[in-house]
Amino acid sequence: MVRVRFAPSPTGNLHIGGARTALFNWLYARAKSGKFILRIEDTDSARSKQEFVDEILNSLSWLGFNWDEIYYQSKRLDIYNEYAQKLLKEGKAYKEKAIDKPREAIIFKVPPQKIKIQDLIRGEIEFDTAVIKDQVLIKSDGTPTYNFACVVDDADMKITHVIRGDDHISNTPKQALLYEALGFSVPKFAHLPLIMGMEGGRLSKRTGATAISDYRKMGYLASALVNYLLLLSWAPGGNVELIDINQALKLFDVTQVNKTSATFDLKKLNWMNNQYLKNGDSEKLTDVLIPLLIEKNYISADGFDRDYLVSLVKLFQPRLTTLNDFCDWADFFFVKELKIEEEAEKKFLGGDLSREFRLFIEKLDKLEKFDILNIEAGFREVVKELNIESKALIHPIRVALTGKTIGPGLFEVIYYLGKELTQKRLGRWINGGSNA
RNA sequence: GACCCCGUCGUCUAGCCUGGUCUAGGACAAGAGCUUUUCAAGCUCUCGACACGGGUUCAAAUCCCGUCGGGGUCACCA
Repeated sequence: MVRVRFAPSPTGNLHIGGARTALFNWLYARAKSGKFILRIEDTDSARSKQEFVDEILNSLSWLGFNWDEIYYQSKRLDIYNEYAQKLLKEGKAYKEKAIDKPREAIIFKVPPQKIKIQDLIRGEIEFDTAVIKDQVLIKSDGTPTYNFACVVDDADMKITHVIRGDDHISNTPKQALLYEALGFSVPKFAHLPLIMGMEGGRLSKRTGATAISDYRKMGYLASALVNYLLLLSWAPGGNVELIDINQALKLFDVTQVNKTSATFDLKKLNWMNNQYLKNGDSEKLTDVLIPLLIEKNYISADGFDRDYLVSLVKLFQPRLTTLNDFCDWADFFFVKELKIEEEAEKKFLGGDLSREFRLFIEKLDKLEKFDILNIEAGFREVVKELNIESKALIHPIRVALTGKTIGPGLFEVIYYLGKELTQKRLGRWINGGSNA
């Protein structure tokens, strides 16, 4: 039975790198019908915070990585101490009192030897432990160090495969020694390449957002983010870019993960998010959007027309990079006081459009049916009567109705805005006309 | 600095293990065009890489060595 684990430390948010490690672990577990275990490494009581535990769990759930078991290291202190005592008794460890510490720490005697690690991704890696100094097992405050707790837990939790970041390669020989000293069998290792920032070096806040929750807030879809993360250091082959998690489950093989570190490229994530948004189920997207719209006071929680919202979502879907774009681009459907971009107004509403707008307003009243086709037909007639180019009127109308120079097709906009609102917004620009 | 890992277009990658089908394929980005009602989307095209040097071989992106470059780790943090 395959048992893998993701072991975050709640000293910060779940970030891009951690999410990718969690993804590969989760995929491996699910693909092999194994167990995905979560282990909260909260032995550093000064830096660990409950809010981070909550944030990590929320992000993991949002991404869809459900776990089978969860453990907290802070509740397992007795176990670590027990094993430390055993090593002490066997003469494999010793106690030492640091000058500035009140109590003694338990320290592991590192035996000098050559040690070989088998890595599923990198093959064999050899180390000489002569360059490794003795390792603290239990700190003088009674809590275990990372490497010790990690080994004890991985053995105790019967972890079969340790899939983790590249930055742990140099911890591996230390841990291997501990497995040996404790008489535990050694799990298989797979060290994932790190995700780098655009400027080289580790992905950091300076390069952009690192927290998964930030991407969620910015309006990225979990499915798109997972797809993007999946393609960092792994490829399904066959020039496939868009791959859903179920297909990935069938194709993913941890031994085929690349050895080279990957750079996080927001532009490609943006492209991918647009692909998911564009092809996504409009109803589902609407449901995700509804809370955002309520928050912005665009709709009220107790009364909104969901079908109407779905239609609006469909209108914008192909042009959204993030969900939040919808709130920004579609605002004119919801606000009472239309904000008109200064530049747009200057460019398209500078002249007197009274005659044109009045004609169009009257035409809308004469339409057999107020639908997209008839609106367009009516508009074409107005343009013909006026003997002007379509775009000479389309752009001013768009700006008057939406406040923007960009947006969905004008006739759809008019249709969904409704006749009354359309006429009202156009009427504002008629001299001597109703200014309602 | 020591130890370890890695090195294909600007970025993500296919190819490498099992040399020849690679004048190196795809995607993002960038540039151009088509479409047109703006912006997206879509379609077409362009630009663009085997880090370098030595081997091995009839033949090397692929195998070997070296150099250089990038990254990681060297805590009573995890």
